[in-house]
Amino acid sequence: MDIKSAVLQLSSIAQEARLEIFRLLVQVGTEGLPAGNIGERLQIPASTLSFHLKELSHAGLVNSRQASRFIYYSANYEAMNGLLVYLTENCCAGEGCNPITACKTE
Amino acid sequence: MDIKSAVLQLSSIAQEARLEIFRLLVQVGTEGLPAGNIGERLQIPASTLSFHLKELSHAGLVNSRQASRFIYYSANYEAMNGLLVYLTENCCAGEGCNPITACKTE
DNA sequence: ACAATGTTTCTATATTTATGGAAATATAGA
DNA sequence: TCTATATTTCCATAAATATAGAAACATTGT
Repeated sequence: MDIKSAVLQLSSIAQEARLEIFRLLVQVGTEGLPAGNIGERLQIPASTLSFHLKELSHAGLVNSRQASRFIYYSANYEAMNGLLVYLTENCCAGEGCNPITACKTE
Repeated sequence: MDIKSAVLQLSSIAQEARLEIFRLLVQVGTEGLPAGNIGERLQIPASTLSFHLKELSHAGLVNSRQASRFIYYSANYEAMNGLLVYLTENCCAGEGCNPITACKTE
């Protein structure tokens, strides 16, 4: 993980609408949700939602796949874990910190 | 943790200079470093550094304490852990994810 | 081919954020 | 009190980001 990617990923979730989207997808699991469904749940206009989903995808924290007429968006758990590890790397001057463990990515 | 605080904290580290500062402080431990020392290590002009340190403090990810002529800045490990927990909360639709554990805060 | 539905791109505008020099404000030692 | 050092505030400018309507594009069922 390099710092530019980390900043890109953090920027992508450092915004209220996008953090809501991301947390929703994290909670929903690997299946994900179609864009329209996300917009409906969070009350975000289609074009605004599309803009935010692009930010999240571009940063790599969210994946997308087409399924018939729908585009499913889902959390990228590996990327999320990578980011969390990066933030806590070599922490606390070697004073016996627990290394971070987060979501399974099987 | 509410979403506004989380966005504030994420915004505070979603910037290259500030992420460098934060990671440095995370690695350095609870003792922290004086502002000038941080600026020297990371080659950041004093006024710019001051602006960024204020952002980090204001978000609560960094603490400061005065010690004679110096102001020591240090990572707020509890806040950091709180943020990481918030991001991974209720993740993966209950499919047996490990709950996150990060830095000790004793 | 046509209509219905889902999603994105284009566009303009408003808002927020980052930068660093110069001046101001602490703190402490002589 | 005078001086040196540490840090912050003020300021103007430059750059990046968020918003959402309208139009365009894609996919599927009839």
